[in-house]
This record gives sequence, structure tokens and C-alpha cells, in this order.
Amino acid sequence: MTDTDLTTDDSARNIDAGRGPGRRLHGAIAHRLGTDILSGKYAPGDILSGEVAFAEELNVSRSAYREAIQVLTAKGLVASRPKAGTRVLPRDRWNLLDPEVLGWAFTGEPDKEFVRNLFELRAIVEPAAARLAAQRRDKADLREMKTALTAMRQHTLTTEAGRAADRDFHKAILQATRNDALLVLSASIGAAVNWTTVFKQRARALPRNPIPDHVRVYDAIVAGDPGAAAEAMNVLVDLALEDMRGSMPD
Amino acid sequence: MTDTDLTTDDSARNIDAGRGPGRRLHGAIAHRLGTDILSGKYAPGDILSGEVAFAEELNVSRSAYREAIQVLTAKGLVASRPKAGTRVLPRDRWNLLDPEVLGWAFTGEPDKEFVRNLFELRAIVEPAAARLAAQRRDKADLREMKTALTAMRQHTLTTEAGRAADRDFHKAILQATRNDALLVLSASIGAAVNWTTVFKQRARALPRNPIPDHVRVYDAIVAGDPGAAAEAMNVLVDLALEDMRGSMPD
DNA sequence: ACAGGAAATATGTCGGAGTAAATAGGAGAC
DNA sequence: GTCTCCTATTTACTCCGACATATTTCCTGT
Repeated sequence: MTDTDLTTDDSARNIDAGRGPGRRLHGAIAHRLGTDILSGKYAPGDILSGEVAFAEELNVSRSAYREAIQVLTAKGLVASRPKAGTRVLPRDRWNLLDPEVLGWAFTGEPDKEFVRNLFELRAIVEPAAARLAAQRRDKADLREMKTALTAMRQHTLTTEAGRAADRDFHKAILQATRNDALLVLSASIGAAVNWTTVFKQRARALPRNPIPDHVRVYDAIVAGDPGAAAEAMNVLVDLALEDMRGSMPD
Repeated sequence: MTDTDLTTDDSARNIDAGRGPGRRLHGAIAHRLGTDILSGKYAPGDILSGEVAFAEELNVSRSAYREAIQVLTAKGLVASRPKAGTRVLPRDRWNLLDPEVLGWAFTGEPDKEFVRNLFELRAIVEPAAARLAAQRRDKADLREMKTALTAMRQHTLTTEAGRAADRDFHKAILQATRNDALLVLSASIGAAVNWTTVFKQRARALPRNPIPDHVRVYDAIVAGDPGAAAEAMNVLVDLALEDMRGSMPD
């Protein structure tokens, strides 16, 4: 409704501005609307302008706009009813753990409270996952963890390759739990971890060497010691949380 | 509800068969395709017939079919590329914690392994949530829990009202954690819990009175004792898991 | 045998027309 | 004057047919 700017220039109001290479048009629209909702530009309860009006405003066809709306509907962000229009759903209906939604939440300055909540979830899930991994891991799992650790040593967390290695390490642990439900959380937690390292790196150059913490977790899992693995992971998450707190204003 | 037949009769192959009252056409198509994928009728890597062919087969327009595909794409079940077609993604890309996907997974006979995994996740998250709830709950939270408990006593778990009260109780706990990320897991876990009680009820009449377990959790949260709350919830989940094991073939 | 380009094919995008549903507003009864 | 019921409008929903675009396939030429 507010339509912050979208300058009067024709090219600027083109949705293609936010369109990546492999991303389709309706995907770009969903991204745009998704970020607008997550950023609070459209608040829960707000009603989006009608299909025809909004599609015209974005210079896209109604089909493309509608397909984007279906995506947002599938993620629990909006709901449409004839005559009533398309309205933004209350926040507790949003699939906040959906990887794409999570990505939208992290464009721009993410909500501090939400980041804190994600870390809390991580502090609950990851130590438990490490405990299970210590019980169930096989040689292939350990090999993947070792590979990721080596990669982390080579490229520091300041590089994308290093952050990818970090994600791989945690993902390898979750895979070792033999639990699909835990694994899908990997995408969410991985995104949070990734954003955190980016943020951390932005604040200070490199506050602390993360390798020893990871090695302790790895060693405990190799030894097959569930308690030690959980405790080591607990320490790792705590330290990461501490680092984040240190680099965040609040 | 399962609609497994789809005989050769023309009217039977009409998609409207699986269409609920408030559900739109594209929603019905998504439901149909979603259940087919979750049930394994379409395996990861399979390529769906072309849009025109499939839409014609379902007696729907291409637009409606495409909107359904966008929904499935948003949930990570499929991906489409020009010329290549629409293919089912590998299972680790599926958003298994999406409430709708979870519902699709539970139409027909759900996968035993997956149910076990969900219980494992529940056993990790809920005690931790109870611990946080004991620290952060306010009077309004306690009131909601008490209301849910009273409702549980009135209608047993054999009724839908009773199951709703059970979900409300757990949801109230998650709300008391003041953590949105934990709360969205409520939808997933709640669905699992609900299905479990349905299944349990199917096997035996009513194996055990669930009220005392819930009361113990409630009392600990009222007392503000995090450790006791976590332990009580741990017992509750263990008993539920035991009940499920007893009523499941494997 | 290999490289480059043309054609084929499926998804992507578009604009419009007609249908169904839900709310708002008005007509009528009490 | 209030309430109920009906109608009327608004809006999303569905369908259609066409064109655009992106890949793959395959054919041609070297």
C-alpha cells in the first residue's frame, strides 16, 4: 500500500531489477513480495492491492503475479479469498524454517530477536544431533567431517569456500544422525550459521579461531562418546552465540 | 480422503474428487501430486509428463496445473526447467517440516522410519521447550495451559476436541518459550502428535490415561522449575513413543 | 571425430474472457 | 427502529490461446 518509492523511472519499476540469472519472473516477484513482508513493509493483516492493480504496478502479467502469490501462500505468508482480497497472515502462520523464507528474513538488517531465537533453537538441536551422531556415525560420515574440517583449515571463514566447509561439517553431523527430520533443519540452521559468520566477519576481522571447537566435536564423534560430543557441540554453539552477541549492537 | 482408486471412469479421473470445500482447484491438484510424491508413486529423479499433457489428463487448465506446480516447487518437492521438464527433487530437498507436506506424508500409511524420526525430534525439542517455558511463562500462558488441560479431561483423546486440546496444551508451552522458531515447529510436531493419537486409538481403545503426564509438566512449569519441567516432558514423550511402538507392527 | 549452429520442444509469460464466491448495501417484515 | 433476507458488486478463481524464451538435440560442415 505504501509503495515506498519505485521511482517514476520506467526501468526502475521493472521487477527484473531483483531477478537473478536462473530465477524466473514469478520467482522474482515472490522474492520481492517475500522480502517486503518479512521486512515489515506489509504487516500481518494488511491487504494487498488487487491482482490486476498490483500486477500492473509491477509490469507483469496476472499469471506471473498469481504464481508468485501461490508460492507465498504455500509458505504460509498470505492467504487469498474472493472478494476479501489477499491478506498477510499472522506471523505464527509463517513457515519461518523454510529455507527461502529464512533467506528473505536475512536480506537487509535481520531482526535481532529472531536471530537470538534461531541460536536458541540451534543450541537445542545441534548438541542433541552430535550426541546421536556419535552413536550412529559410520566411516563415510567421519570421512565427510574430516574433509570439511580440512577445508575449513585451508580457507578461513572470511571466504565463501570456508563458510561452505563450515556448513558441510554441520550437515555431515546431521546426516550421521540418520534422521531426515533433523536433516531438514540443517538448511535453516546452516543459513543462520552462515549469516552469523558473515556478520561476525563484518564486525571484527576474525575474532577467534573456530577450528579447535570443531575439532573437539569431531574427536568426540570419532571416539563414539555421545556425552562428550553433545558437550563439545554445546560449547561450540555457546561460543558462536557469544561472538554474535559481541558483534551485535544489542 | 485417500482417493486411491481413480478408476477408468471419466468422472472418477476428475480432480474434483479430492477437493474439499474451501480448497481451490490448484490446491486440490497440489494435494494430489503432493501425496503421490510423498507416497512414492513419483520417485526422486522421475520426470512428470509435460504441462499440457498432464493438465489435460487431470481435466484442468494449464494455468491451474502450473500454479499447483509452483506450490510444490515452493516446498522443494519438484523443480522445473525449460525443455528439461519438471522433475522430482531428491528427498533431502523436501521441506518435510512444512505442515502441508507433513499432512501429505500422513495420508495413507505413513513411513514407519519417518514417524520414528519425528518422535526423535520431538524428544529433543519439547523437553527443551518445557525448560524454557518454566523460566519465561506468564500468567496468560499458564491460563491457556490450564484451559487446555481441562478440555483434555472433558473430551478424551478419542474425540477430535480432545486431540485439539492436546495440541493446544503443547502449543501453549511453545508460545511460553517466546521463541518464534520453536513455535513453527509446533505445527509439525503437533501434526505428528495428532496422527499418533489417532493411530494409537485405532490400535487399542485407550491404552493409558495421558492426563497425569501432562499435569506433571504443567505443575513443573507453574512452579517455575526448568529442570523438573524438562524431565517431566521427557517422560511424557517417552511414554508416547512407547505407546506408539506398542501399536505399530514394527 | 569434433565444433558450431539450426531446429525442435517444453517451460515461461502474456492478455483477456467468463465463472464463482463473499461481502456490502438495500429492501422488506416485524 | 431493528432485524432478516435478498440482490448486486467486487474480487479472486479458472480457463483459453498465443507468443516468448531457454535448453536440449541433432545435424551440418570442417
